[in-house]
Amino acid sequence: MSLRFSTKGIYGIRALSRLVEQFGNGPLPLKTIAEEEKIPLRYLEQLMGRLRQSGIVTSLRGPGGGYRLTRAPEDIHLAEIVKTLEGSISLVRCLEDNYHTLCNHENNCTSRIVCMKLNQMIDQFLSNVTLSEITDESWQGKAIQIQLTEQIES
Amino acid sequence: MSLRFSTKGIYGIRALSRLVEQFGNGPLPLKTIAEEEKIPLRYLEQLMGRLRQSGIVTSLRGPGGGYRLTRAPEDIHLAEIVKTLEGSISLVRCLEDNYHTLCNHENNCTSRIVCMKLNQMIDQFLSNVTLSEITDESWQGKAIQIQLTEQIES
DNA sequence: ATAATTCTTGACAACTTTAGTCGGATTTAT
DNA sequence: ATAAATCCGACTAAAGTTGTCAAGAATTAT
Repeated sequence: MSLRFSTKGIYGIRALSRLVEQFGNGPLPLKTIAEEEKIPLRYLEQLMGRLRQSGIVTSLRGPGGGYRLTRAPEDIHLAEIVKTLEGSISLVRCLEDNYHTLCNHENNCTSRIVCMKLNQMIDQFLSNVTLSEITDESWQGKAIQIQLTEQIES
Repeated sequence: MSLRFSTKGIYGIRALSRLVEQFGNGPLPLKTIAEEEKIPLRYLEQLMGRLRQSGIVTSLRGPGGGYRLTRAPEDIHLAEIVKTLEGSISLVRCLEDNYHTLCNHENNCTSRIVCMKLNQMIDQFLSNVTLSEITDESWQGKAIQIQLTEQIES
């Protein structure tokens, strides 16, 4: 089975949600997050390191140190996080360069069409949703719907 | 990188699209599909075996034999195919029973919320789209859009 | 009948990815 | 100095993916 988030994405979103609660106050040490969210500390360190490198969080070393968000939660989109941690925003493999041989591009490959639509959809979702929203109960209660619309040629 | 189709899904959809073209005529041997679509024959046999077991295709042995769809292409939804080949329609892992420990369900886990929304979306797509549509050019040209709507309590 | 074609089943193995672990270095508040 | 914290990179066990392979059973054209 495939088409799933790895623990990187799952843990990353959980940890950052924790930083949302903390936003405006001092930095939060990973030890706290790891314990409360039951994430292995050493693993979490790796993930946060990458999130720091891509500018989503900053860190402060030493006692009283920890991590905090660099921006307000409503300015951080899930796409950034997933891209950083899962390594790619091209979520379905046959769209990636390395794997284009999986598809008969010439033959108007149906799998590729399906992948593109799924990708569009997932990308649209992750690019629009923010850390602020996913921690907001009224957003959480909303249902999602998809629509196929006529493509408008530009 | 995760969150992608495995070759099973990709090959399966490609192969079945080939059977759509053939629908109404005689059975199509796997050898032909394997050559045209550049899928390893022995691997394709496995996949088609599973699609036969779940009632999507039937087979005829001997010379002139091969596979054909059991139903019209407009009655075969992608969800069936993906479920059969990828093994699960619960596309994001933290929703599966075996992995619920990945989430703090008590804590209103944000990752889980995100997974549920994504799952809803993907499920909605795969459950509504048919083999007939994905091989139809006018459908292929359509754009997909997502919407968040107020949940209506029943 | 025979041969050719095709499906059927299950085992197995190479490869890749995932999900961490580990040792140790660096920085900083006290 | 010491303890608390981040930082860095190498490593590894387990799982999953992507096939291959062998042996054979069923069907049909001739």
